[in-house]
Amino acid sequence: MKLDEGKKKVIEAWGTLGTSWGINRAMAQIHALLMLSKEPLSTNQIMEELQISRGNANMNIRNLMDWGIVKKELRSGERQEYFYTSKDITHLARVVVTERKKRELQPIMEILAEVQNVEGEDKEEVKEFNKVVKDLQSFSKNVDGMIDKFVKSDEHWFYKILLKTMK
Amino acid sequence: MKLDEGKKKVIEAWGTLGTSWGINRAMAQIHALLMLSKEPLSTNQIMEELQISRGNANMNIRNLMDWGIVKKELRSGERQEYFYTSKDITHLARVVVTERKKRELQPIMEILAEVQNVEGEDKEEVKEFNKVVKDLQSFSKNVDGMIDKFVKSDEHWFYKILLKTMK
DNA sequence: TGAAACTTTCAAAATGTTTTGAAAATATAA
DNA sequence: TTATATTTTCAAAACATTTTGAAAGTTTCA
Repeated sequence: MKLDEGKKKVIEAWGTLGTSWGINRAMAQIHALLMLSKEPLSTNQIMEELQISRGNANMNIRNLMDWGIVKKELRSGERQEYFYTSKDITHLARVVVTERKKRELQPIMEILAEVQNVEGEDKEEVKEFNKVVKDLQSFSKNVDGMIDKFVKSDEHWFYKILLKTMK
Repeated sequence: MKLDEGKKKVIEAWGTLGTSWGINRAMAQIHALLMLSKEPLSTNQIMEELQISRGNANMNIRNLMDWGIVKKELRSGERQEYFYTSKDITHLARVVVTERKKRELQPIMEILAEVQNVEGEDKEEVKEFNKVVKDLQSFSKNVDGMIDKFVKSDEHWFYKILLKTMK
C-alpha cells in the first residue's frame, strides 16, 4: 500500500470514530492528519489535504488548540502558522475523557445529589426510587474515581494497570 | 422533594446523558422511566409520561429490547404489553460498552490492520506513519482487552440477575 | 501609511438525526 | 367471520449539527 492511500484510510476512519465521541468529523480528521504527518501543517495545507473550507479548518484547529490537543508553531520569516499534535494517543485519550467527564458525568452527579431522599419513605414506590438513585450515585462515583486515576496516571502506570487487569 | 419531581429530573438528565452515548433522548428517557418505576409500563403509559408520540415510543422500546436492556411482560387477560428494565446500572453499562466496541473499535482495528506497513521503509515519512499506526494498534488492542475483561467479569452477576428476574 | 498576507467570524446552506402521526399490519375476542 | 384493540411502519416535518464562503478583522512589512 502507498503512503497516501494509507493516510487517507486512517483519516477517514478516525473521522468516523470521532463522530461517536463528541468530536466532529473535520476536527477528528484534522487531528488524524497532523498525527500522521512528519511535519507541522498550515491551515492551507490542511484545507487542501482534507478538502474542507477555510472557516471549517480554522474553527476546528482552534477547538483542538483549546482542548490542548494541537499546538501552534511559528516559523521566523514566515507569516503562516503551522500546527502539530502529540503522537501519543494516550494523551488524546486523557483529554477526551477529562472533557467528557466534565460535560457528562458532573451534571448527572449533581442531579442525583439533588434528588436524594424523596419524601415519603413509607411508600414502596418512594423506597424504590431512593434505592435506584443511591445505586446510580455509587456507580457514578466509581466511574468518576476511575477516570481521575486514569487521567492523573502517567503512561507507564497506565500500561502496568492494563497488564494487571488483563492477566 | 416530591417523587414526581425527582423522577422528572433524573429522566431529563438521563436523556441528556444518553445523547452523548449513542442513545437518543427518547430511548434514554424510556430507560430511565422504567428504571425508576416500581411496575412495568405499557406503551401508552410511556407516551403519556414522557409526552412522546406512539411511533417514537414504539421504535425506541423495540430498540431497547433489541439491545437486551428492556424486557416485555405479558399479562393474562390484557392485550397491552408491559415493559420493564433491570435496576442494575452495570447491566446497562455492559451492554452499551459491548455495543460501542462492535460499532466503533472493531472498524478502526480493521483499518489499522489493513494499512500496516506502507511501502518504502527507507523514507522518514513512511517510517513515521508505520510507527504511529503500530502505536494506535497497540492502544486499540489494550482497550479491546479491557472491555472484554469488564464484560466477562460481569457474567457472574448477569446470571444472578437472570435468576432473580425469572423467579 | 497602505497594501498584501493571513486569520477570524458568522449567517446561510447543507447535511444528519429524531420525532410525529396517520395508515397499514397484526392480534384478539365476539 | 367482523369489529376492535394494539402494534408497527415510514414519509414528511421538526430539530440539531456541521460546513461553507465571503466579508471583516488583524498582522506584517515596505
